[in-house]
Amino acid sequence: MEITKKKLEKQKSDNEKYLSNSILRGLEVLKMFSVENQTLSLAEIASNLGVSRTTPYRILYTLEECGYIYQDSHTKRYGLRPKVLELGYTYLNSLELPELAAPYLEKLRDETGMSSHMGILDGNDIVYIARYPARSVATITINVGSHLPVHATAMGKCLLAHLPEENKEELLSKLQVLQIPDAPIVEVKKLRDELQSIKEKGYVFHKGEFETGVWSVACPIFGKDNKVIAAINIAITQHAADEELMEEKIIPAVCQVAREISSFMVLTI
Amino acid sequence: MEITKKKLEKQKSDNEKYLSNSILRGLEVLKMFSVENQTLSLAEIASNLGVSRTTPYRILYTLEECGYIYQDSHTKRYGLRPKVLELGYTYLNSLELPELAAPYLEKLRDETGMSSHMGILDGNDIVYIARYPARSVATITINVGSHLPVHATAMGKCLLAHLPEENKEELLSKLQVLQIPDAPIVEVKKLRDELQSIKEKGYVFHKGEFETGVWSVACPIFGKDNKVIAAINIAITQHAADEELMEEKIIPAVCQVAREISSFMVLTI
DNA sequence: AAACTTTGTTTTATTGATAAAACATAGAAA
DNA sequence: TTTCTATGTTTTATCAATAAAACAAAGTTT
Repeated sequence: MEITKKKLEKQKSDNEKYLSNSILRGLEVLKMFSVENQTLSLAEIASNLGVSRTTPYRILYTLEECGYIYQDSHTKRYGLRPKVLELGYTYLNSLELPELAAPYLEKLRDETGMSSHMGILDGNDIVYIARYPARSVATITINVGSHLPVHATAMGKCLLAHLPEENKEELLSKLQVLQIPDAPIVEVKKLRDELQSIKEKGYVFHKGEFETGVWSVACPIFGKDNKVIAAINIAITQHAADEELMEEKIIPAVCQVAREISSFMVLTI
Repeated sequence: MEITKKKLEKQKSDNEKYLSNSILRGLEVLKMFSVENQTLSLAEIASNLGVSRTTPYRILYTLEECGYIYQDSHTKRYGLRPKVLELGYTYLNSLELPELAAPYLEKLRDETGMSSHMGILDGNDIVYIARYPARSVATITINVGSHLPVHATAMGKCLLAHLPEENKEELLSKLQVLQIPDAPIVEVKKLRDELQSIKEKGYVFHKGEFETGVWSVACPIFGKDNKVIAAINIAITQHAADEELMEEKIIPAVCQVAREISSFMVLTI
């Protein structure tokens, strides 16, 4: 019996010995709020966490005390407060990339009339770190901070294609294992071939294959010692897109801006 | 003796009975990283928290497991990962204001050649929720998500001036009590007079009084039922500023754009 | 109106987080 | 080299966080 108990402890120790439930749940509560669920009740939060109502009661008290959330005194429901921005922006502020690239991305947006973005690699995902939406009404609404699987986006493939071989293969093997729901199925062999041709061409042009209804052109950004550090893209809704214009004007424009940013990066980062 | 213990418990219960140390410290760790301290060691974090190294050891393990931070396998130091952006952006995405105001703020920036911003009230602070930096090199670098005391900024005073009387007085009395370090001293009587004149004029023009070296013009944004919901401003470094230009062109331009945004807000929010 | 649910809140027993100490290792100082 | 100090890691005793239960209040259903 004692052996059984020890075994269980040993099993747990490998992975989650040091995992703190309080912190896990605190962060989960913050992430629980969304555009669809701007406010939540204690019972909803408890049910989402799969715990008794006592736990979030205490968590919510703490988060409210810190200023991250508020409680409506009448409805008793909770919602996020602007202070949550501080948590992420300390990171964003520490990045030099978006600041440096801002004028280029804006220029690109204004020249093409399409939304321009910059993204970096984070694990298996592309994270958007800068965004300049098209001035038109019907615009692509992907936000800074958004994560998308690397193989489902033009920027992602672009980055992947220019990664050093060992990192590329490591990521490809991880993608094969994961198979994220809602993301396109990863046919690693096919993808590897595609990446080779992307590397040769120097850009990616998606005509709505993955993000349905969205056309996108992406180019890599290189830092010093020619290592890929980010990618930029422009995106436009399909019905507003024009293949000839894309081929003749847009793709060269994106490539040109990417080169400009890269040469600037070499100087600074 | 028992009574003493009970008394202590009772005292604690009023304020911090439900405060969770784990969550407090977890969030504090995330906020500890900054532009100056992009990486931190376990010992540094423990010392900053004022606790033994065991506590952050566990916290850091949890945060790393969740993908919010990484640990350099060689130096053992920790740093933020892009996932921290998710925490704040769920809030930012739920706001309609910055999206709706974006084209107006950009227009204002391009017309004036100065940085344009939008801010909302959060407690005693102004939070920046949108930002369009001037295209020039020497630009004002205040970031989205930044908090500044309401009485130290043009936007803050602007918002304060147009608040309903009861809310205004509540905030003024709170400001008097707090007296934030590094912020200008609050002379409530003087401030109240100033707010009255601001409300009459409809805008605020700071010539470097508070943020030294920065000139700023702010205007309020009204939502439906004419309640002030935000403020916008433009800012420029003192040496690039021209008083005549400000008075004749810039101030009218900011007021004009503010009216445009307000009339748009009435329709939507 | 009465009975039934649901929700927020408080209390107590148990489980998990923390501090203190001990240990291992690496780099700095002697 | 040897000693010393600082840092990361593991162990154990104590204290705090959680689940379960019980309660009050408000809203629903009957």
